Amino acid sequence: MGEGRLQDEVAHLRARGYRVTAQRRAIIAALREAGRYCTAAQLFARLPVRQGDPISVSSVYRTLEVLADLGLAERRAEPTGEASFLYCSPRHHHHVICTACGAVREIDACPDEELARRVERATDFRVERHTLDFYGRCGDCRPRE
Amino acid sequence: MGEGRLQDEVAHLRARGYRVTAQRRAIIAALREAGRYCTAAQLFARLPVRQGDPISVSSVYRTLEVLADLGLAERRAEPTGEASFLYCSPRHHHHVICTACGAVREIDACPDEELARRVERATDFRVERHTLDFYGRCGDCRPRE
DNA sequence: CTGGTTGCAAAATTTTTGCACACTC
DNA sequence: GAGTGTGCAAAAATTTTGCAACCAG
Repeated sequence: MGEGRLQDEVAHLRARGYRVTAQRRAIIAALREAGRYCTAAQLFARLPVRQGDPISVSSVYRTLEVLADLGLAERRAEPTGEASFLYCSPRHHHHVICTACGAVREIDACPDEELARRVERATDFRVERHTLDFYGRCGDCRPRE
Repeated sequence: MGEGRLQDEVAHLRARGYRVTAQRRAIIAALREAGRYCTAAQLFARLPVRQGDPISVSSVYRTLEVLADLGLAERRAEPTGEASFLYCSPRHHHHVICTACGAVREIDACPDEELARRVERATDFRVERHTLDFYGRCGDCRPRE
């Protein structure tokens, strides 16, 4: 679904003054196609090793940085401490993550505004944003019933 | 509030067969007193340098590992990629994090069960658990109005 | 006593940088 | 062209480990 179409991502890069290079396209495509959190090393391994287009690990790190800045990638820590990234859309959204295979799906479901207000009342914080992740088993990983 | 009382934590350690050492006590106390996410280095710096009780960085890492296992510490990735830990209670809860000073407060507010069910219907995942964090300004960091 | 823990220092990993060259705009 | 982005390899950090000595239970 939509593989190879990087127009949106490319537009985001340009809009923020970043240049669109072959490496960035490849890295974005690989991260997007992965559909799950990837460490820099895993992502590097997923890159096409084609012809005369070597991509260095440095570029992976540098691009991941850019993507996180654009809101196109989300950073997280692996249990081992390594940083890993997930491709995602820049609009507000949440995730369901499969605890078995690691697949991630974006969802729109969002907690009620009232919840944030309750938190404000209880803590004297002024809530500005939030993150929410669901964990469970995807259809493929769940034994058929 | 409650400084120095590590009974609960100590009990958790014992219950799981871990031994209670002076280093672990010190590290738990420091992490708890910090009240915010700390990288291994930051936590190491916070440890009391008293008398003949040297604590090595290795122990900080090792203990952090144990605490995460017990559910007494939560791991996260710093924007720089370093792993950082937050002291927290092992029961289900969420956090409000001050975007200015980094202070963290635990909260009970939790999204409605209905939300999880909506996610299940929309994605074919079977939701088992979730995480939720609120970000905003705490009373101290917010300009008085 | 017994075996989990620790310190130390070395090793393994992960991430960042300096620089000359390449490529985008 | 002007200046950003890249590869490479070296450097900086971070995190993990081996092992003898220590200490909690």
